[in-house]
Amino acid sequence: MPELPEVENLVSELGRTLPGCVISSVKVQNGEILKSPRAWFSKSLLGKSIVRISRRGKFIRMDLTDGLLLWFHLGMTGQLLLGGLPPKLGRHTHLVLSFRDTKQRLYFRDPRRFGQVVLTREGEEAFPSGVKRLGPEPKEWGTEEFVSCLKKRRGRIKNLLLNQRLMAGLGNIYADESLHRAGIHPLRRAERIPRKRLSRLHQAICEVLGEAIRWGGSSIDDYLHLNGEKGRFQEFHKVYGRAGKDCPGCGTPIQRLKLSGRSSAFCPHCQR
DNA sequence: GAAGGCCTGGAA
DNA sequence: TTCCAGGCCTTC
Repeated sequence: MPELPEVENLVSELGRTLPGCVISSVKVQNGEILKSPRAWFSKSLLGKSIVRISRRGKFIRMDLTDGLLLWFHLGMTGQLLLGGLPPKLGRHTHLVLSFRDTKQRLYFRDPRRFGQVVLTREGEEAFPSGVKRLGPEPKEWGTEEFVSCLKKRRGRIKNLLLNQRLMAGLGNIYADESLHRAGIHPLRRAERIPRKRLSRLHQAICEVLGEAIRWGGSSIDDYLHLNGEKGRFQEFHKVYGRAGKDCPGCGTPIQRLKLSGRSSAFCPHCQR
């Protein structure tokens, strides 16, 4: 479940190592995660070098020479790892990129295969569906605009936070943590939440994401840094994955509910 | 606006 | 053996 902070960490790490590297071989193990024609994908990547790496929502974007863009979405269990050739690739390593002047290779693993890899040309419709329809990044939203937008929505606040078209980058972990920090119950209808509290919510989202980025993201089951190390922000989660344990704020047991097929953890005392 | 489906590994 | 986790999409 890599969300904005996890992707942000990977992007900085990739940006420190990959720019300038020339792709010398492309190995596609499992075509399912590849959303571009396989032959064209491999042929086009060969000999191109990586110019810069950036993030949009939960997407990783690599700008290559000749106006090519290589996109990664990690889905739930996707991993990007940089290293020498491991003893065995395993059935979940779907893509391996080798480079001309280094022994380091870039591996894309994804056991659950919700991830995607796409190659596009600059100016083209970026991702099959995703990128173009993404809402603003959390930090790009002005607090006032964010509040006014939510005041017009009737949906449950938790669902709205997960909606990437509204705001890009939040997933289940950081939506739950932000709602807890702002003291809002996940089932509250957005339009009925006081403006002051919605404004607090925007602040909470920015704070939580910032802290998570600084702690290297949350390693719940699969997320790893580019070098294979774990993030540490899971040690600071107050509600996510803590159902039945005490709320750090008030000692009330954290509860869990199901909302649109997604679980939500919250404190019934602090969040109303 | 809400629910079902895809997918696999690990827990119950 | 069944169920659950949740990224996003499609369908109701």
